[in-house]
Amino acid sequence: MGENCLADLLGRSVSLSQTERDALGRLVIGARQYRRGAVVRGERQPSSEIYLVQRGWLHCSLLLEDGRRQIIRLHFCGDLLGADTLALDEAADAIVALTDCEVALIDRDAIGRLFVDHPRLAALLFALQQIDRVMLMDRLVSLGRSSAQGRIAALLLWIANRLAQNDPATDGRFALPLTQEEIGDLTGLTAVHVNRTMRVLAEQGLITREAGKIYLPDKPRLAQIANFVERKARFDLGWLPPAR
Amino acid sequence: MGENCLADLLGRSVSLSQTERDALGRLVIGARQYRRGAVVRGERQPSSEIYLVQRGWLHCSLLLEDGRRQIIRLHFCGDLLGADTLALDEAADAIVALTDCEVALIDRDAIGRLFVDHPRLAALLFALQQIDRVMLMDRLVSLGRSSAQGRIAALLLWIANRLAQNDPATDGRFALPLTQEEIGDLTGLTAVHVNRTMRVLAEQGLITREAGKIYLPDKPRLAQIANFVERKARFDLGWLPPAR
DNA sequence: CGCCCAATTGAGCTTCCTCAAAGCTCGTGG
DNA sequence: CCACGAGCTTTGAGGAAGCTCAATTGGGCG
Repeated sequence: MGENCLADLLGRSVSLSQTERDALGRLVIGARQYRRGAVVRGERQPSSEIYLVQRGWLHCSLLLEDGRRQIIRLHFCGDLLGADTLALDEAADAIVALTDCEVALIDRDAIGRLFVDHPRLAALLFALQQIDRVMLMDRLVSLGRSSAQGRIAALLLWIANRLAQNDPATDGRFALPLTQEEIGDLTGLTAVHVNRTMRVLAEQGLITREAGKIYLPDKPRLAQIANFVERKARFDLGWLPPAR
Repeated sequence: MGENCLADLLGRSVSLSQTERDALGRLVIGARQYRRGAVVRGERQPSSEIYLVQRGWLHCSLLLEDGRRQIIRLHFCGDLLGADTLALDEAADAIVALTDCEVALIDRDAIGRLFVDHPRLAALLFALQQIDRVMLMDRLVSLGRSSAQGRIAALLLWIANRLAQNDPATDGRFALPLTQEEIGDLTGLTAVHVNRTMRVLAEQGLITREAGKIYLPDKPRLAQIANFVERKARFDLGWLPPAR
């Protein structure tokens, strides 16, 4: 992510005019650094900003009364998050730093002005939200209909794809800065069962764990276990209004 | 839903100018009727329209290779659905009629024009998408962290709330036009286990089933089992641009 | 009346959870 | 440099929740 991170993000989908790039640059009103474990925005907390990940991993999650937790999703570099407070007066989920990270801040009122000044960019944001929604749907299916092996396989495949997308140069091995507890909170399992399940996956040659790095030697078979649907990012944005 | 159904929907959140109401009326390019079981839009099918439910119940769902199914969510009167094809060239999920129903059709290109002509309405649509996303998140938590009893309790509470919202005059009893198979597909359970679980809920006095109607006599206790978080629709729309 | 689909019930089994106890790793302070 | 924690991982044993397969019942409709 360069200087104008939001323009870099939207520029992946459509080519932007200089006017548009400048407008996106003005949306960002600052940046913050967080340490692993820091709470960027708490559940039920009001907030007038949304966030764009610049570096590191974060998650958003909900706590249950009994202290258990469900992690809704992971966020990597380039993800826009926290938009629920555009509609609600309190955040629905907590946003937490999984690794040391940096997020850019985007002012809510500036988003409103973007809708007036740059309808095409607003429409593009709308479209990106749809992609995000589809990902949530896929996760819902995973939790509802897959076994422990399937859920973990889906999670690892999804992470591997996202990392490869952000950095196509990697060899497929990636560090996984998640505890088994956190993997359990992502997949709706207990940490103990995550441990056993990952051992089984490793014994079957579906994943390898060396030097703290994960590798997926047989993605097709993993994808089958995971009921994984690769969503090609084949955008269909013909309906977007013209640029300004 | 009256003549200008989209205006009725958005008018719940903000007060609309006549110009805006007219613009929303022009978005709707027709309506269609479906019989129970009819497929409004198939999975992986391209589509250039989105839908607004006028009457009846629908669901959107994904099929797995082995024939199992996960129903992502239910849609009632006033719900806007199918917006994933604003970003993708193929629908992610199928939209199926659960009862005889009627849906209004909204043209995709018209949505694009709305972003240019009525930025406030576009922003409002964006905000409503966030509400929708939060509901998906709550469902994700339910599937990930609740027992069978909890998942079914959450589903019933959510349905009861939605129906009461659409028609505040009811006495709390409602017809549930879902088979136990469908409830299973919603909650990630088998039909057999749905049956047993609902019997237990009935034995505990948490639900009653008479004359085909469901009633929830003890919502607080049900909500506790369900880990149910009532999301007050307390909108915070101060960031919206001015009306036109 | 017969048929079809949904609901119900039983029996046995698999998956995942709970509780508990070791091991491992890495940073910190003596 | 080493001992000590703290947090994470790993393993075991037993139990609970939910699944599968199969059979039966019930209700609506031609």
